Formats: sequence, structure tokens, C-alpha cells
Amino acid sequence: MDVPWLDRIQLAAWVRVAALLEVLPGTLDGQLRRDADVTLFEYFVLAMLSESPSRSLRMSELAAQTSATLPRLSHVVKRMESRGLVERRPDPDDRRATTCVLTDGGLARIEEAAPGHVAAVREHVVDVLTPEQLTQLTGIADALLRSLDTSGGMAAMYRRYDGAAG
Amino acid sequence: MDVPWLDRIQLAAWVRVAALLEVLPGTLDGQLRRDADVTLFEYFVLAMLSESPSRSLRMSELAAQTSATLPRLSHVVKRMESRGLVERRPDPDDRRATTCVLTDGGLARIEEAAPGHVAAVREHVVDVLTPEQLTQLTGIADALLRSLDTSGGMAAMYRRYDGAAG
DNA sequence: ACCCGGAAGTTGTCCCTACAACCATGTGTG
DNA sequence: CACACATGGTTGTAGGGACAACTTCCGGGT
Repeated sequence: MDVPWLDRIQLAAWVRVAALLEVLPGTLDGQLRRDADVTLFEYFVLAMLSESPSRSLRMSELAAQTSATLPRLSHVVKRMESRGLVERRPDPDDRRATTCVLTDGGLARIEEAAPGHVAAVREHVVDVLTPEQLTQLTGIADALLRSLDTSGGMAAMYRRYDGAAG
Repeated sequence: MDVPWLDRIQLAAWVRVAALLEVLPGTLDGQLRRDADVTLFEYFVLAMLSESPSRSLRMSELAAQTSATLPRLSHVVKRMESRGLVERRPDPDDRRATTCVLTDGGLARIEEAAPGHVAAVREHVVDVLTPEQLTQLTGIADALLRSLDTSGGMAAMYRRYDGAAG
């Protein structure tokens, strides 16, 4: 464990990234909670389901697409089910599996939440960067995710959103 | 609230950032918890204190430097105090204020934790990017933080770490 | 047919965070 | 001096996430 310390340039980058990690999620999460009574993570769940042709996904796949662990997703989906946003039904083919289905109420909720969320993402992320920085950011995030995602689980998720640096 | 939806390039960037926000904190936090029994946030607290000349900071300033709210910091510091990592003492000048002091045990703890943490930051962030990307990232994070930090509180924090894009 | 390993989910528990309410002290203004 | 208001901080509580244990089920080998 004999690792060289970070130099000035590296430290400058890391400190800013760390601050970002601390602040950005809270900002977006707060907006969604206040305006649509949904967590940022719950929003992702709704989004992934709504973009599925069948409006449904298996729990394990949903977990992969939202970068979450299965236990966490299970808890969240249970709460969402009690609020009528999704439904869980056992898969007849594989009786271990559970399919998570987006309800009409859930669809309505995300359609209601989307404009405000997009506005927040624009305000705090997209619109404060130049187009050049945006493509740089895509490349950077790609590199970081590859090093984090050893199991390759979430490759499927963002591969669908295949921008300039896909 | 009539906001244009994100185009392909913007969406590609945002989806990757969102995934990063979900995964990176957990990775770094997990490493510190396992190897040093400290939270990522607690590590920052120790780091900010250890870099202060007096090894102490007022709560409000410590909160600003760690991008945290005061209630959160208060809870965390209380727990850390019970573990002997820091001490709290009232400020004689302003009797509302509380000064947080790093103990010898706290200093030992962060010195013990630092190598592993730096290794993780290198492995997952610094070393997977080219030097060019690293300076790009600094500029990007700077722009984002400026838009998030309306109160200007954390400017003080990362201004100290003044790299190429300072 | 049986057994064993692994995959899919669920549940329980503990810790952490956000939010709001609250207390105490300082500061400015008439 | 008295008042209102702001500042610094703590506490209570409710809710979300991490981790580990457990159940059920599939599949391959013998």
C-alpha cells in the first residue's frame, strides 16, 4: 500500500469532484421530493420502466439499469408499490423472478415530474457547460464508469444513451 | 416550466453522470469503512481539521469546508467525539460558537486511513484519466460548483486546492 | 432421483441524512 | 434599554441505504 500522494493538479480535480459528489445529488433529489414527492432514485426507476416497451422489467435488470443493488431496489419497489406507482408480479416462467410493472399512476407521476427534473438538470449541469465540455464530460464519465463497473452490469444502461462518445 | 427535453448528446452526458453519482460515493465510502472504519464524510472532516494550523475549526466553517449542513455535521461530530476522534469545546469569545478539535487519536486515524483512500481515488478516478482529461474535469467541476454554490460557502474549501484551472 | 452450487428476491437491523423545531447568544435600531 | 432579527448550534424524528442472513428456485452432475 505504498502509493504516491496526489500532486497539485490531481488534488485540484479530486477536491472538486468530491464536493460535487456531496452536493449535486442532494440538489436534484430535493427538487424532485418537493415538486413531485419522488426520490431521484425512484425517478430513475420510473424512467427505466417507462422506457421499456412492456412498461415492465425484471428486478435484477431494473437493478442493473439503475446502478443499484438488489436489496436496495427491493425495499424501494416495495414502498413504491404501496404508493401505487408500480406493481410486482411473479414471473410464471422463472418462479424465482419478480417482474416490476409501471402502473398508470406511475406513468402519470413521471410525466408530471419530468419537466421540473429536466429543468433542474439543465440549470445545474447541462446548461452551465459548453458543448465542448459536455462531450469531454461524457468521455470522462465513460472512463470512470468502466473502472468502477467491474461486473459490466450497468454497461447495458448507458449504452442505450449513445451520444457522441458512445 | 416549459423546458426543451435533452438531446442525444446532452442525455448521453447526463446518464453517465447520474450513474457515476450513484456508484462512486458508495465505492469510496465502502473502502474507507472496511479498511479504516470511517465514513467518506468523516474522512473529509478529519482531513480538513488536520490541514488546519491549529488542528481545529469552528463548526460552521467546518461545515462549509465539507459541503455539509450544520445539523448533519453536528450529528457526525457528536459520534466522532464519542469515538475519541475529535473534541468539542465552547468558544470563549463567541459563546454561541463551538470549536471542533482534532485529537491525537483522530490524527492517527487519518494518517492510517490516507494511503488506502488515496489508492482508491487513484484507482477509480485519477489514474483512469489522461492528464488532459484531468484538467478538463477540473474546469467542468468548477463550472458546476459555481452554479450549485449560490451562497458561496464552499468556494473557500476548494479555492485552497488551486490547480491548473484555479 | 438426488444433491450441491449459484441465482433471484426478500427481510431485518443498524447507521446515516434531511427537515423542522428549538435554544442561546449576538447585533442593530429606535 | 428594549425590541426585533439574525447567527451558531443542537436535538428529535422520520425515512432511506448498506450489509448480512435467509428462502426459494433453477441447473448440472452423478
